[in-house]
Amino acid sequence: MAAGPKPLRADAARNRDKLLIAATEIFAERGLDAPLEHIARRAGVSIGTLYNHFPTREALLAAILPERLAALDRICAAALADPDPWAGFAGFLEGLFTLQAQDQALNDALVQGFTLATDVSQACHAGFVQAERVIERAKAAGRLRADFSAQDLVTLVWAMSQVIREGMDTAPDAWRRCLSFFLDGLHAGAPHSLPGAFPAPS
Amino acid sequence: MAAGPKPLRADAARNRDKLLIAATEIFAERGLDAPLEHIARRAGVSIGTLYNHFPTREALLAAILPERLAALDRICAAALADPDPWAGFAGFLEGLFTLQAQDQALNDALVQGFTLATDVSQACHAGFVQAERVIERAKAAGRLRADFSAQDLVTLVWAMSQVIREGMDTAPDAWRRCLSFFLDGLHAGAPHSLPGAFPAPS
DNA sequence: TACGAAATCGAGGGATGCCTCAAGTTCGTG
DNA sequence: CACGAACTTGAGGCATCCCTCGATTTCGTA
Repeated sequence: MAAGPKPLRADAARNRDKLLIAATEIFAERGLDAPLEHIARRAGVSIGTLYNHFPTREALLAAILPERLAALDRICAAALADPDPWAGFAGFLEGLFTLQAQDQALNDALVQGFTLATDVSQACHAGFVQAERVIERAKAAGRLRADFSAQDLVTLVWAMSQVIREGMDTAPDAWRRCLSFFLDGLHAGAPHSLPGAFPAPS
Repeated sequence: MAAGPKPLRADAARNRDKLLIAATEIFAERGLDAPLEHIARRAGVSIGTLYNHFPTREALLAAILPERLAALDRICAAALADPDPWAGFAGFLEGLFTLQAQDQALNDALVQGFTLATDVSQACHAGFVQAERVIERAKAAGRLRADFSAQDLVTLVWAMSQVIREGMDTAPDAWRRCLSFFLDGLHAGAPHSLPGAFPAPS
């Protein structure tokens, strides 16, 4: 029988919430490698208490990231609702990277992605599955080059994550410029030969 | 009077060479943050000896990286020697990223670049100055979009450095595919509006 | 060969971050 | 209120990496 999670004592529930809030803030600022001590301190709680509630860093991430990653669903839905499949695709990328730029934790998570705990990995996977529909629609409309694959989206996320990270302080809009170049290269029409391209489906 | 560097004792010179070789290898494998203890161990020398010869990590890097960064000069020269300015530009990028893919130290150095010691920073700067000529030539020939700037090259290096790093184990050619998309977007002709673009020179 | 300068060694102190656990505190119920 | 269970605490052990310095070894020369 699915015995639900035991009810927490009032003070414990309060501390758990404070920890989640602090963790969300600090991970967003400093990325997934932020020291857990910082989080405990910001929550006004001892490091031992943090470990009581979340025995590993991954457990803490699993409690935070899936909800944040759900923003991808909304972005994908908006992209699919756009009557113009290309505009939807471009808007999806814009939204995705805006999200990454606002939250280092997401920026890291989308890169490390599948090396993280199951819950986080699943949330990432779900996002990419949704994204695939945006990609396919733009390809079917003949607006996105046919040789762009979902794996290429992963690569693009790798690339932009670094532009976002490095530019954060000195060039917070560098990634938009970079994305524009990319989008111009992703448009259908006159794509040049591509190393590692799939053989065209028969 | 420029009193040259004092002549080293024979064993000291030998150890210095072993350290430089070990450092070149380890930095290339693990990046600029590799523990100095690893380097001393691979050189068959104690950590104290490493610090005797190179009092800081930066001093060690300054003894290694400028020579490696000189490869950029050769790549730029080859690019400028290409009769086709666009092919030269594309070949330059290909050569640059091949270099980064072969050597994590270079990959890191070209990203961190100007935050490093003077010697390294200068070598990076020299490379980018050379690169600017390749860019200008391709623009003058009307083959590279006019709104591509040298700063955009820096951003591109940021982007590709991460693709190279993340793909190293599982997708060592991902960066080539990514570069192709980029190049298709950098071609002159039908470039779309660009956020943060310079006002067109009058 | 024997001496002094040059070079090497590596234990150890400092910093940071992870994680644990025995002692103390707080909560909620009887 | 009083008691036991739930919860919190933070010092401290572990690990990694940094860097230093006094004791020791090696070199080159006289």
